Order: sequence, then C-alpha cells, then structure tokens
Amino acid sequence: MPLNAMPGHLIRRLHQLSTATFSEQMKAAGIDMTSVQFAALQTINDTPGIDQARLAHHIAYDRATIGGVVDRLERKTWVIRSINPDDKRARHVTLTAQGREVLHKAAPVVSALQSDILSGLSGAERAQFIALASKAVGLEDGFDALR
Amino acid sequence: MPLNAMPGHLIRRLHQLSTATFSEQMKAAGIDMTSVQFAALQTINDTPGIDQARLAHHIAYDRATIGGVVDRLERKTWVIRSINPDDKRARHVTLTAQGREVLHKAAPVVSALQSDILSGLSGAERAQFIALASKAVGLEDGFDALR
DNA sequence: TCAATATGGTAAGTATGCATACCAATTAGA
DNA sequence: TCTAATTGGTATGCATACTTACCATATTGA
Repeated sequence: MPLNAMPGHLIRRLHQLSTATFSEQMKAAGIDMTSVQFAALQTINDTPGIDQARLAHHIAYDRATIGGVVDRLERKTWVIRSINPDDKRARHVTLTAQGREVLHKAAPVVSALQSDILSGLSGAERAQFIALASKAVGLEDGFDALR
Repeated sequence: MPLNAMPGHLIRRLHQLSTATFSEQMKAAGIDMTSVQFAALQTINDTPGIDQARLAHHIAYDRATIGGVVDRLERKTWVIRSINPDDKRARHVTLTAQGREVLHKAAPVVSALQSDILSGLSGAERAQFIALASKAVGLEDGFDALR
C-alpha cells in the first residue's frame, strides 16, 4: 500500500498543515501561543481551578505532557498553579488577568483560522470532514462529555 | 467556538489515535519502529540512494527532522549514509540487508493497521475520509509527484 | 484499621517537528 | 569568471507527546 493511501500518513500531513496554519496566523496576529497552549487556556477558562489531571483528560493529553505545558503557561504568567487543600497531590490551575486577556485576544483569531486549515475543501466537504473526524475520534457529533 | 468543533483540535486527536494505533500494533508484532521511521524506510526502499533532502521532501519533513530520523535508522543498522561523489554536500541513504528485512516484516502489519486507525468509521466513511484528507493536503486523489 | 491499590504530579529518556543559524558546496548571473 | 544566491546538512533551542519509574497522598477492602 502506497504511503499516500494510508490514513496514518494523511493524518500526519493534516496535523502538519494544521499546526503550520495555526503558527502562521497567530504570529501574524502578534500572539506567541501554540495550539496546545490555546486548548489548555480555553479549557482552564471554561473550568476555573481545574486540576492538571482533569485538564489533561479533557483535551486528551497524558499527565506528563500537560505538566510541561502548564510549566510554560506559568512561565508566561498566563496561569497560576496552587495546591488543592482538599487533595494535596492535586494542583489547581487558574488563569491570571494576563491569561484572560491573551485568551480573549486569541479566541477570534483561532476561530477564524479553522477554515484556513481545510482551505483545500469546499464548505460542504469541510462539514463532512468534521463530522467524519468527530466520529473517528469517538465524539458523537459534537457531544462532549466534560467530567 | 468549542474545541471539539475545531478541525485543528480534531486533527490533533486523529493524529494521536493514529500514532497510538501504530505503536500498539507494531509492538504486538514485535517490531520496534515508529511510523516516521516506516515512512522513511519505505521511501528509501522505493528510491534507493535518495539523498536526505529529497527523502525529507517526499514524506513532507524538514531537513532538520529527517537528519535525526536517519541518525536513528543508522544506529539501528537499517540504513547506511554515504557522501554523494557528484555533490559532496549530499548524503545518499540506502537500506542495509537488515533494513530490507525489517521493512519486509513491517509492511503487511502497517497496511493492516491502517483500517484500525479509523475503526470508528464504516468502510464507505473511511473511503470518504481518505478522499477528503487527500484533497485537503493537496494530493489529488492518489496523485503523488515523486521528484 | 491497616495493607493493597489507585491517583496526581514530576523526572528522565526517547522521538518527533519546526525555526534559526551556520558551514560547505554548488549554481546562477552579471 | 567571480561574486551572489541557493542548496544539503548539521547544530541548537524550543515545544510537543508518550513511556516508565518514582514519590506523596487518597481511597478501598478485607
């Protein structure tokens, strides 16, 4: 089977296209933020004081990776980590004022660049792609169990 | 826009699913090889003596990344690097007997696991996904300019 | 209640990936 | 032809990602 017929290879290419588009557009908007950092910030904003394990689970990361991501968010003074008094193992993560500000600035840019990622597809094809991708990763058409 | 409606986020999840499936199945088959290493080996096999720059271009990597990949392939004694006498900047990359052997062993496993990656989709949906993904990354339905 | 288990986080190691900078070698163009 | 631009490769630095191992803290169950 040729590489270009393999879903795995195509998905890697898509991912590459996706992150490249994200970087370009964010840089053009003057925001120094990766897609992973955006997903984390967005989730922390939606769930203030979430701990790292649940943050990781929500955006489908493992614990080790999220630790590094939160380190970098903290270094950028966008979030604060604090020990949960009710469970001393866990660390609450909360946005700072600067974190909220940069997220507010980034959100419309990120929304807008989503269609650029699939610029090779028509609107109908794009919708079809999103539906298929959602199903493939086990998200039943926009269903998102936040727990 | 919620994360789960964003193509970028869905694509990251797909990529994650894809690499996880690859690792699992290869490990189950007793082969210690990443998807990137497979793509490189496959391409080197199809184009013996290809240099790193063309190898990188063919599977859509940048020069810096492919250097590391070839390093690891060389350390595993699956490939040999040699200076091109006609262009002393370039390095020919060739499979060793062991490289051919492990590729021969891996190829059917890799082909077989491709459908596992999209196991959440039906056969028709899978075909549709592949067509859309190919178009999105700029591969016109299986067209693959090897240059 | 107390040992076994599970969970949250970090650390270390490996492997992508990309940007930038740099060196060496080749090619283009005035 | 001689300089300028291009190209192949490596090195460095940063940011994902995952695995395994480990420590500290909670929870469970006999």
